[in-house]
Amino acid sequence: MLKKERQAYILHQVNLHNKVLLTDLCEHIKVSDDTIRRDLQELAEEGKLIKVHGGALSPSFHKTDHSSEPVYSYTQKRIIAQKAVSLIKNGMFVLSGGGTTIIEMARTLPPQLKATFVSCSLPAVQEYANHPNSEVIIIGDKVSKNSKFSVGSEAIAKIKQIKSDICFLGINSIDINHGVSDNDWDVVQVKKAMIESTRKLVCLTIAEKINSLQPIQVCDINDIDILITELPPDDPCLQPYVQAGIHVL
Amino acid sequence: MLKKERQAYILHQVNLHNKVLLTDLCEHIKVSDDTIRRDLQELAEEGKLIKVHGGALSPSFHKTDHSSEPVYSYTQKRIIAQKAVSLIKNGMFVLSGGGTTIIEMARTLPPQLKATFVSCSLPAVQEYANHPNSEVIIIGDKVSKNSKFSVGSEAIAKIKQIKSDICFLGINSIDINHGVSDNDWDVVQVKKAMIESTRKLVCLTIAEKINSLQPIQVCDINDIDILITELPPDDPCLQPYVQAGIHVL
DNA sequence: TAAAAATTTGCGGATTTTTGCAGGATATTC
DNA sequence: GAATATCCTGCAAAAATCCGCAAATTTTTA
Repeated sequence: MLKKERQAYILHQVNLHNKVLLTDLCEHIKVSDDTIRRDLQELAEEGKLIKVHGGALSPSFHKTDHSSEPVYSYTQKRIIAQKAVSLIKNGMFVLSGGGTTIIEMARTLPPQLKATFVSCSLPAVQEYANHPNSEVIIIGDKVSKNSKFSVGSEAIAKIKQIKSDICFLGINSIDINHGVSDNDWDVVQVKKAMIESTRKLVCLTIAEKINSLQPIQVCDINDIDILITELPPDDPCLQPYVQAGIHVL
Repeated sequence: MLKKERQAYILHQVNLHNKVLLTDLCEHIKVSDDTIRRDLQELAEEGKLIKVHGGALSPSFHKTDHSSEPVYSYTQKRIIAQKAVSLIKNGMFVLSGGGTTIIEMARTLPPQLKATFVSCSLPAVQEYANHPNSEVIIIGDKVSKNSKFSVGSEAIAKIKQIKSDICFLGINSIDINHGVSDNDWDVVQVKKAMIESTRKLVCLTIAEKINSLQPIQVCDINDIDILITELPPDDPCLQPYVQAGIHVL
C-alpha cells in the first residue's frame, strides 16, 4: 500500500468515525505503529486531523459539543462492528441487512478485503460501495420509506436464488424463548428469505435489546449461528444463549 | 512498445485500479524503471494522474470529500428542477436516472404529489424515498462504485418489463449531430433500456454541456421529446434543437 | 540513401524517502 | 506508585528517486 493511499484511508476513517485509534489502524493496514504515528503526525501538521494520545480526532469534532452523538450507542456499535468484521474473509459472498450497526461494520472493513456484499438496504449499499476492493450488489424492489430498504416479492425471489457464505443481520429484539423479532412486516419477510439463503447466520445487537420482544418473529433462536454484542462472551446475561448452542462473540 | 502506447496502457491501468505501482509496471511492460518514471512524470504534468512515491494514483483520488462540497452550478440546476417537476402529474409512472440535477428535482417535488418513481440510482432513490406520498422502486444489480448506480443485465431486463409515462435523464453531453453521449459504458446500457421503456423522454442539462461530445452515444436527437435547461426556450443556442422538433422548456 | 540531429532509453552511482526496530522518556490507568 | 501503553529519538536497511552520460532508436535533412 502506498503512503499517500494509506494517508487517504486514514483521513477517510477519521472523517467517518470522528476518531481513530492508532492500534486499530495498525491492525487494519498491517504496518508498524511507528509508520501510522508518522502518518498521523504529517496529517496533523497539514491540519487534516488532530493528533491525540493513542490516535487522532476529526478537526470538526473538536469544535462541536459532545452532547449530540451522531449515532445512538455509537461506542458499543463500533465494538460489535469490529468483532463482526473478523468473520469476513477474502472471496466470501456476504448477505447483509441494514441499520446503523451494519453500516458501522461496512465502515470498519479492512481496505484490502475482496468480498461480495449483497443487501436490500440503500444506506448499507452506499457504504459498501465506498470500499475500494469489494463488489456490491443491491436487491431491487419497492422501497420501504422509513427503513430505506427494498421489500416485496421480487426482492424475496432474488434472494432465494442466492446461497451466501454468511449473513449479517442487525436485530431489534431477541429473546431466549421467542427468538428474534421485529415490527415491520415487509422487512421481516425479506430477512426471513435472507436467513434461508445463507450457510451461516450472524446476529448483531447492542446488549440493551437482549430479552426484548416485538410483534413479528423473524427467526428462532436455533437458526442463529453466531451472536455478537458489545459485551464479552462470558457476561452473565449472554449465558442462556451460550447454553442454547449459539456461538457468542 | 511505443512510448505513446505505453503511456496509454499506464493511464488505462490507473483509471481501472485507481493506483499503479512503479515496480508492477516495469514487470509488465518490460522496460527499465527510469523509463516508467519518466512516463509517469509526463502524465502527471498533463494532469492525467498524480505521481506519488512508489507509483501513481488516479486524479479522482485527490479530490476531497464530496459530501460537504456544494453542488456544481446549483442555481441553474434548481431552475431546471422546477421546470421538470411541472411535467409530473398525479398517478404517473416515472423512470428516472441519477446525477445532481435529478436529485434536485426529487427535492423539488410538491409534497401532495402521488406518483411512482423507478430508478437505478441509489442517491436518487434515497431522495425520492423522503417524499411523503409517492412510491419508490429501486432496480437492483451490481453497483457501479463511482456513480452509485445499478448496472448489468438483470437491471436492464427489469427495466424492459416496464412501460413508463415519462423518463427523466440528467445528461452529460448533447450535440445536435451526435445526440446524447456519456462516458460510462455500463451506465449507458441501462439508460438506453430506460429510453426504450418510456412513452416520453425528458433530458435535463445545464447549458454548459450543450454542444459537447463524449465517447459513447446514449441516444439520437430524435429520441428526445423534451429538453430542459436553465435558459429560456428562445435562447439562440437552443434554436437548433427547437428546429429539430424537440420541445424545449 | 546515408549522414546528422533529435529523441528515447538504460545504466551506474549518489541521494532521498520510507519503514521498522531498539531504547529510553512520557503519559495513562488501576 | 507500579504496571502498562504510548510516544519520541536516532539509526540502519531497503526501496525509490534523481542525475549525468552514453548507447540505441527514430526522425530529419542533405
